[in-house]
Amino acid sequence: MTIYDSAQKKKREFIPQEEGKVTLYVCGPTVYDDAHLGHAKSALVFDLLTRVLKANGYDVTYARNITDIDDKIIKKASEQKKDIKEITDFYTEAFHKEMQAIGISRPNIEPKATESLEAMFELIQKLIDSGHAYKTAEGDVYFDTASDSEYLTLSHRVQDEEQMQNRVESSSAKKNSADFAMWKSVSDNSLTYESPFGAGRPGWHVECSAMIEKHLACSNNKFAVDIHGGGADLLFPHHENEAAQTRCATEHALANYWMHNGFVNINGEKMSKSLGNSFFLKDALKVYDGEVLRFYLLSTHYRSNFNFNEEDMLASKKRLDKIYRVKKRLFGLADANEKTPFQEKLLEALSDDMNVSLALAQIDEMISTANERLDTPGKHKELKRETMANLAYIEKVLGFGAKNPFEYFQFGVNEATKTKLANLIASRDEAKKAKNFEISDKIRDEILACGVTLMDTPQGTFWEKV
RNA sequence: GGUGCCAUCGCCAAGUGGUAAGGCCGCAGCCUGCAAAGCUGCUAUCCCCAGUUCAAAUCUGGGUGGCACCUCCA
Repeated sequence: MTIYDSAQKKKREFIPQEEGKVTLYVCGPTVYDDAHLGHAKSALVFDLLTRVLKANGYDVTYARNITDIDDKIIKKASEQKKDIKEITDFYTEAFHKEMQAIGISRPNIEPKATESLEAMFELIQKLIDSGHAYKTAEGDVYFDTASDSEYLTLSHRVQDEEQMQNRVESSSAKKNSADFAMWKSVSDNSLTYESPFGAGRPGWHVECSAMIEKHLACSNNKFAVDIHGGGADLLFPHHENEAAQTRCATEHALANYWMHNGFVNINGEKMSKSLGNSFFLKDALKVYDGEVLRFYLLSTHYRSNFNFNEEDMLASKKRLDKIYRVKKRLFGLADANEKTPFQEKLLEALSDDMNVSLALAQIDEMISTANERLDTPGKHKELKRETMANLAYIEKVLGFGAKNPFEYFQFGVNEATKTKLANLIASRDEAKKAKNFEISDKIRDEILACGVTLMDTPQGTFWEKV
């Protein structure tokens, strides 16, 4: 397997520290608002990664944190006059529900900041003791970036002297403008946590380092985790700071491989909280099938930027449709589980830094070949079994095609309409039998006007929502 | 301003030295009562210029045009 390592800026052969075992940590959401397409993309990328790792025989331990201590949460809680926990519980649950809707399974570990405070204290204390952090008169604890000779080696940044000067003046408590808070003292009466450094709240970066130590790190290893992932924007400063904290506080570096997924733009514009143009997952799920969203968001290489637009989404739907139509064709056959050359090729593509595009091209080819052969007379017992096995494999590794194919094509159609359709189709069948094609075609046109296509097959007439 | 990424058919998108995958759209055909679905066939020399090489979309240099990070953000 190869993985593009953003720290070394090249593709590297993936070799875990412990044979057959992989530890993966991904930065998760801050639960103060609904998840948008960007959260979905990131979660999707690392969901795929765990699937590919598992398909390669690795035992994967995957942790994704939930940040439930944050100024924005506190702000929202006070705005809505609600309890902090009420807010964080609500958005955590929504996050889980929406992720599930796009076929993402839960990580093995989902640590919360509120449950990891002790680990943070420990890490901060170690850094203070070793001279890598200092406490200010106001009671804040800062990481001393100057004490870390490897600082900025992850993001390959250069310290900007002028900018540094400017900031030092504006924030005199810091020794160095690049220094970042690990513990912020809070004097007002908003939410605070008691700590050995006084009452306050933890800095954002310390959370991940602490959780990784607590849940994943093994002190004998050179790296705390094999792979650390997150959105491209997290490389700096978030991951740079995490890496600095961990290497200075412990005997190991934070991660052997760093993975960063590209951004989701909406119609060419960056989606951001400040621009207020976020496309929320919950809204997308009202209009599109979760699996179509999954397919679409995954159809572009994870490191590229992704430009969301409806037209491309439709093209993705049509591609997914093809998988489901084969499934429909083979509906009712027994599940099969056998190794095929197709599966090897598929896994090979995905194992090359998750080359999804190549994998999808192989799927299209497999489907096309299967359809072609199924169109010829014969029982095709072996072909059918093999195709069933391939479909099951696609479902396992990519998470496409998990639904009942008939239900898939009925997305968004309510029961009343389904009954109506059944009646219309029945009367059309009668007209067809009587060779009264004028009437039967008229009924079909009416149905089509409602966005439903009919398909006459030897097994009867089926319908699909367009 | 600093740092970095990208530029392949109308659209989406692989390929990173050996002579351009795949999908959508379009056109033609097979199938069909007609359709839909499925199948078959057709459609690019890779932003521009220069260089390296027997050979470049792929490497180097220079342009042009996008984008990201440097501030909370997946």
